[in-house]
Amino acid sequence: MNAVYDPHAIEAQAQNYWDESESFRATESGEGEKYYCLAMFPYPSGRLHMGHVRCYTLGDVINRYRRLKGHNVMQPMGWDAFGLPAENAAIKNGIPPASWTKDNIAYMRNQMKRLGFGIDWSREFATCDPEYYHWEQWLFVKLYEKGLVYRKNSIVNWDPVDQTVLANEQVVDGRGWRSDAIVERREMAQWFLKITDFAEELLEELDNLPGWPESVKSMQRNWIGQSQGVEIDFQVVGDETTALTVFTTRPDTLLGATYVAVAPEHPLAQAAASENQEIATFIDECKQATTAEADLATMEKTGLPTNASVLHPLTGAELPVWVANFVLMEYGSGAVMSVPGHDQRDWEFARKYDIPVVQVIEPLGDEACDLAVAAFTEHGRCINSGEFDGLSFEEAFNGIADALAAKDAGRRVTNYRLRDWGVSRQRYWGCPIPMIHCDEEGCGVVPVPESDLPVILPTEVEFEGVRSPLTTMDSFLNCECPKCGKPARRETDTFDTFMESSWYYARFASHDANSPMVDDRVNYWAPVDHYVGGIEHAILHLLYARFYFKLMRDEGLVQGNEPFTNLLMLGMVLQDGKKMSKSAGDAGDPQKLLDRYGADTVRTAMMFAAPPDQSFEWSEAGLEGAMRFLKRLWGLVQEHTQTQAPDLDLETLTEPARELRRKTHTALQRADDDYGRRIQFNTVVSGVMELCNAVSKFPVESEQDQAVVVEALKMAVVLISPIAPHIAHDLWQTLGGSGALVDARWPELDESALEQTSLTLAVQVNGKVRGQIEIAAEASKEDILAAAKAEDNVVRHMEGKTIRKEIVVPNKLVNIVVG
RNA sequence: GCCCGGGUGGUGAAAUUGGUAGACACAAGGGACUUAAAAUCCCUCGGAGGCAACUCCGUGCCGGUUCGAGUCCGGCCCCGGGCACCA
Repeated sequence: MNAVYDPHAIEAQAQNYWDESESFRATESGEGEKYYCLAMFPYPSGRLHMGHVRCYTLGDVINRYRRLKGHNVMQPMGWDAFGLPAENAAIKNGIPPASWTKDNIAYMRNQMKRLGFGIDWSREFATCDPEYYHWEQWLFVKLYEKGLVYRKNSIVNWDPVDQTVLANEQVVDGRGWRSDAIVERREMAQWFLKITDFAEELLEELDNLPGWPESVKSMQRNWIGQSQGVEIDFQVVGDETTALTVFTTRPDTLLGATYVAVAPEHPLAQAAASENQEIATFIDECKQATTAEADLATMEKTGLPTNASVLHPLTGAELPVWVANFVLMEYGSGAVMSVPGHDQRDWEFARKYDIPVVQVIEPLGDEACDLAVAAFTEHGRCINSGEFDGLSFEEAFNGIADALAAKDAGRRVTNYRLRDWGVSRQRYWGCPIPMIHCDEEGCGVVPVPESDLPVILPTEVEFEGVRSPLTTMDSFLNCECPKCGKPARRETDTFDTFMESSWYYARFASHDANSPMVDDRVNYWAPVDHYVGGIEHAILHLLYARFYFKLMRDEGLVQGNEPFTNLLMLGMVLQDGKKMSKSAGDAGDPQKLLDRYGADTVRTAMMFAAPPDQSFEWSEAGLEGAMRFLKRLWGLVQEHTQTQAPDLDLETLTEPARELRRKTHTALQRADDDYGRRIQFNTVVSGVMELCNAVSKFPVESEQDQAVVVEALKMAVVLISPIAPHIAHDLWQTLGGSGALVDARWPELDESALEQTSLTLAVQVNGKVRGQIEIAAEASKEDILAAAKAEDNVVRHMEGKTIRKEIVVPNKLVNIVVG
């Protein structure tokens, strides 16, 4: 027995025990229902930060709790190893991305081990391993053959000085972050995955995910953005063969359309530019803009009229065609109809350029409607719309849709905001896109044959400037066309790193599979039962991962429809108001905290700081308190295990001993609910603290008192063990627990210990607390009210008034309404 | 701009289904022990008034529903996340 709590010795011992016993090696033949617990794998940026500590501790707490509950748990770990920072480090320090990444992984793996996470390290991999990305390339070729992959032009941020494509993050105030040159929009051929083919399924399946937070489902629904509307053709004047097609959710306002606007890249705009210098200049200016939607949404809306015009499909009126900076070629057809009377953006544009504003909808009730002040955007009743006058929104929607259909000038469509997934990146440190470009006629773009996969990314590279070394590396570039055998060139673009993070959860289940991608073990482990990660991934990563799972399903690789059953979205850990992954340097490095306090204290402080879904500013203030608590628990256990306690004899317990047992089992009940249902661990810590406080205050006067205290301490140790597993491992042995705690089972609740003979109720008069009464637990409503009305302060507040109402809330309070 | 969150003492927070606001901690102040310090233990700790009993006010702001609102509804303010090439 040790009088002093020595976290470093205890933690090393516990970790050795787990290693040697292979406690966390997960097998498909393990006992109990499988439980796949996964925290989002990290980008190996260098060192862990406190955001990582929080995320992986939370995952580990769930893992260890489920294990206590008898599940066959798997908790793997790997590395999201491709990405921009490795290239930046290479450009800055001349270190090749592969070795930089490898060193970071080694360092971070050690930190994770030091934190005592119950990870099955035998399943570890990094996404930059060819054995991993091999199968990503394989699936991409399969999808290409199925027609789910295509190539089209798309706009990127182009740095004219560095001659390179920039990520949105690398564009600061419209300039390249390195060159400071004004960034241009440039079109480039890119590979796309047809995620829009799955828009409907991705939307509908959200209803089958009760284990996901509503907020995340809502964000995904809005992102997918299903809308019912009508596609309308506007015949171009002077060109019988061409029509501008626009989509609208408000066909009821069609008679109020006063102009049509097209994107700067639209052929009509381009044609106008060739005849008009002013338009050409305007279009050039539009090119100097970011591709980020947030900027597009807030920038000033500008435009110019062209000479072109179109015919209104119902009235035949000529409407002018404008070029406008807010219309995007990427969305739909690159053209919109504008109804300034009933759309606020169109209204502002029309007012600015003196375009007529026509009212065609009037309010149904008394909503404000003054088109001189603002557009009227609510649904209403049609006016100034000829045969459609007087119709409601639904009637007009249908009437106008039918009228257009009859003229073959429109059709009802379901539209999605979701766009296809552009997966090409003009970067070196990523998975090579397995495609070959051949100049021979009839060849063109040819996928790399399955037998030639993987296309391995060369890791011995030198960066000259900022461009991808692949673009100038002959040994990589030159190849044979798989179709005609003549010299051809490899694709030098690599995949978006979201490609790797979209299926790693499945690979963990069969990390060494040589059959395509995954083998049958995946169907034991998948879906992930609990997926833990930052709220910043609520849309893109989770949507792509869901999409990928469906692609794999359709390929016959996995069963089921969704990859993640339960989702825990973490708030962010902030440092000086910024999120950890964005703050510079080692500000958030937990290493010195681990050295000073040990893993259990760091874990406990982190769990105690805030509930999982809440963002908070990290502060070291809580560490001393967490350390103090663990020391106290340590001391209490040492103090009460000096002599052997007898078995509990419930019949002979004193009233205070029964009270302590009640607290012990209340703590169990609440911890079970917090761990299992509420996923709120800060209150588990405070619950165990309360139990320890109760033990401290409890005077041991008999052997049975000691037995009750030992039961309480054993409870405290088991309940805190998912959070502080090392000290719990040690104290469990001191307390005479059987076997290792890591293999123990969750304690059984003794319902009889929870029973109370008397209750304290609050008494309110007119909703304000005026006193308390102590009353037998089985007292009737009449008894309770009588006691309440006898309470001194209550009597005073009721004096001279008439009782209007009496409310008794069982086990809580009484409210007497007087007047 | 749009979508999704959040706002409670000096600080982190608790209050689970509309039922006693501030549990549990941190910091601070006071005390015990000590030659001293550390550690540990005890007490106080939302604001105002009062010797006290107790009273009034108080969960970002304004309004509403209710016997009762931190919790529900309407309107605002501020902060955070995401917006498709950061991961």
